[in-house]
Amino acid sequence: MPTENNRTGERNVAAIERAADVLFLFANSDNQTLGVTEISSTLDISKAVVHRILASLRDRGLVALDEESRRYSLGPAVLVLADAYLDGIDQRSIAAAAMRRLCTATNETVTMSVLTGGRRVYVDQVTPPMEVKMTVQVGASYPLHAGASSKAFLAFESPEVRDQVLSGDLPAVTSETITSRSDLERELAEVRTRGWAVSLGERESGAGSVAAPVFDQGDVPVMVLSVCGPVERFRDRVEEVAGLLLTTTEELSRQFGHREPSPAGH
Amino acid sequence: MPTENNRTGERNVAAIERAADVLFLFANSDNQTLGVTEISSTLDISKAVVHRILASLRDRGLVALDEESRRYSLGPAVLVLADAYLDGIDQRSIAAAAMRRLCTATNETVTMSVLTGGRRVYVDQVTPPMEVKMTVQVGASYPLHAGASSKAFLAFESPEVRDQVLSGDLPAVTSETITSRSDLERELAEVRTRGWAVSLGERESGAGSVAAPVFDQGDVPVMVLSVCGPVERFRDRVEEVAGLLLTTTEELSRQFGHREPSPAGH
DNA sequence: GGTGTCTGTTCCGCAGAGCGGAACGCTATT
DNA sequence: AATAGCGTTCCGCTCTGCGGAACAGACACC
Repeated sequence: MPTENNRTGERNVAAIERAADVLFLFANSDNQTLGVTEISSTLDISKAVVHRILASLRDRGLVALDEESRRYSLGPAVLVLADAYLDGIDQRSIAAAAMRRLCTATNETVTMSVLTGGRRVYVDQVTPPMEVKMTVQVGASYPLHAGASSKAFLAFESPEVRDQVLSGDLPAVTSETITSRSDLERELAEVRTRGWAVSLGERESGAGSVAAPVFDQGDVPVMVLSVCGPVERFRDRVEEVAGLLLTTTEELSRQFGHREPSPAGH
Repeated sequence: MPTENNRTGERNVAAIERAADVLFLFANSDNQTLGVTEISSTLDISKAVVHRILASLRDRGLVALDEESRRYSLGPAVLVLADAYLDGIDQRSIAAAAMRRLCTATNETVTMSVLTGGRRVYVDQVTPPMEVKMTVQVGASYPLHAGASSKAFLAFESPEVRDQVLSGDLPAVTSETITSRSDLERELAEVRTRGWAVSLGERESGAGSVAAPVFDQGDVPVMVLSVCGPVERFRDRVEEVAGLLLTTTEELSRQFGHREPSPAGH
């Protein structure tokens, strides 16, 4: 039996999934440009096929070819998709006003993250009018074990997802990252009982953050909001910020149809 | 002979191009979500195939399915690609310093655009620290006939590309948009001789902009920089801004290997 | 300037992936 | 009940596209 490459059990089109894998290889690899052979050996697809996939993607502008070096890179068309995606998430517009208010109340940057492919991606942010403030990269993705937003997701995810992350590697992103499985489990249990997560430099040195999820009808977190900024400004006001944050996320959860006012209640 | 759907004459994979077309349909359509039948009839692909394409794309996070409404939308994974793409364009880092300087000198927003699939896409911007300023949406795409940046591209594109745009529709984006072919041709000729383009509200009402291309070794424009802001602040200083802009783009063109100091010379 | 070793690209015949018409289950609407 | 729309699934035949191998350049080494 050949290796199954599709995650769902559906009747899929292998060529499309391979093409997607090629695209993500550009995103995950350290190099910005890739050659045919490199892709072929990494993904274990024959050179001929890789070449045809690239030709097709190139045809649609999703990858670009540098004629000189004969090396491939992502094409500008991916921006068009990203722009359309960002326009489309109604969570963004629903939460925008609440995020601005939270930003004004705390005087710190407020971010929104969603989950994709086992990682967390920033989809929006509101920054305060201050000289020294934190800015995140919308579109950047991070693993689920490091940082407040990631922990907020992980704590409220299904046990299966949680197990999968916990049983994998927990690489140290900074010197403060929690890298032991048991420590992280204890931390996540605590996040669940109090309803929010905190990180002081676990994902980015010098950055402090408090994060809490917004739920929909089920108990599935649809997104996580975080308040983040320079760690020195954060250390002494974690509780205060967490209170403001929870007020915001609970109100949003209600808007998304979540019933059960206190997620901390048994 | 069935309709040819690939633009290049290469040996491509039809399934991948169809999948890409589905993705772009999300970006181009007015609705944020699409149903199987809708996609099927718009792209003239059988429902069964559309369904399988969507299953595959969903598997990789490129589209998302709202279980309730059974409607599809773009997925968060497109953000990951866009983020990687933006990291990858070295034009951005090369031009970043020059753009900041131009922004400081003019006290207006400076943007960078590239060409993709017959449209223009913003890939970067630098904004001045002012209360009233212009902000563009990085990733947003526009047609090639409206606005200063678009005209700057079109004027220096190959005659074939220019002809293709000029012989198509020239829809009015605002009341100021040039919609007559002959008017636009005259305008483009002028842009070519003086080296820069100007628009007062052609693409966005109330927005003024001056734009000029940066060339590589050949005479192909690799990107277009624009200085843009509220039209009232622009009307009286077009020439002044154009001078500063040209100094910047000519310096950048030299960095990209362009020889021929005055593109206006015969 | 041969000779070797990398690239990326093209060729072509065989095999099985995936196309598509039709059937199926749903949910609304009448 | 009946109709009409949707998304999903089925299955047999067909033609796409897989992949080993050959090819064409670009370097590097001696």
